[in-house]
Amino acid sequence: MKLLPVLEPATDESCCTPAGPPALGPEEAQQRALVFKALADPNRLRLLSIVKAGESGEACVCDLTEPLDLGQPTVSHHLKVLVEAGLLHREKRGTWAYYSLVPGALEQTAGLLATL
Amino acid sequence: MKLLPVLEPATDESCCTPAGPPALGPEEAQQRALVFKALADPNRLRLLSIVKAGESGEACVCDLTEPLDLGQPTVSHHLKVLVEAGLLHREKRGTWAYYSLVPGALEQTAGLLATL
DNA sequence: CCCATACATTGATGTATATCAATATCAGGG
DNA sequence: CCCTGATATTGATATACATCAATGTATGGG
Repeated sequence: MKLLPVLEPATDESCCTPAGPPALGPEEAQQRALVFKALADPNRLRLLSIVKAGESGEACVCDLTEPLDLGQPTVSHHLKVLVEAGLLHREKRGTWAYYSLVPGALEQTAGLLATL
Repeated sequence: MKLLPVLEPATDESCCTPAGPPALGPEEAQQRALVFKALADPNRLRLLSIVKAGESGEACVCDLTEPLDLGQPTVSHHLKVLVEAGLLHREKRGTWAYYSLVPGALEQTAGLLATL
């Protein structure tokens, strides 16, 4: 650790940094990491992509299991992760569960990177 | 799987989708997931934040180990992950290793979300 | 009511990853 | 040349996670 002379106690939140938080706190970081964890899997990225690319903007599990070459439970698991991350919305109609992008969620996530 | 009548063989890359890839391929997805994997850890997010918030735009390992309350090898490990993800740049000057944000890397990563 | 279908949950398993302790490398100073 | 300080690497360990097989749940049709 390079030691530099400290002129003031600098109790943080001192007089000269009005609004912008100096750096990410542990809790904030933990929160944000959750979204990126959800994005940190190739198959989940593909799920988001397929849902987004779909004509109707939604897709059911049965339409997602084949293009990913994964078992149905695995796809259900990934979709749950994406829903819990706030990226996908789930709506059950009849026997089917339709997943769609949460409006603005991807843009908001992109914004997290700008405000690091 | 809901079956719908297929009117054309649709060999993909057919005549009517000029440029935009319909959905993310496995290799592309794998590549992109690497960056998000690097971001999927609270301590790595904090590292990026601290480096970005610094006056000089760079920081050495010795200045990063204390705010994160992590051992030096662990911090070195996280920094390596961020460098390999293309988010941080490493420059060794004398005994110290200075890490700085790769210009435009965060913006480019944000762009990945827009083009899913 | 029973059956088939779509989806979710559980349990098990292999792999990845976060962390630390110990050690290695490497540059600068005496 | 050795010694010190800064960083990197290695080995070990515990936890997290991706995946599947098996099972559970629920919905609609006969």
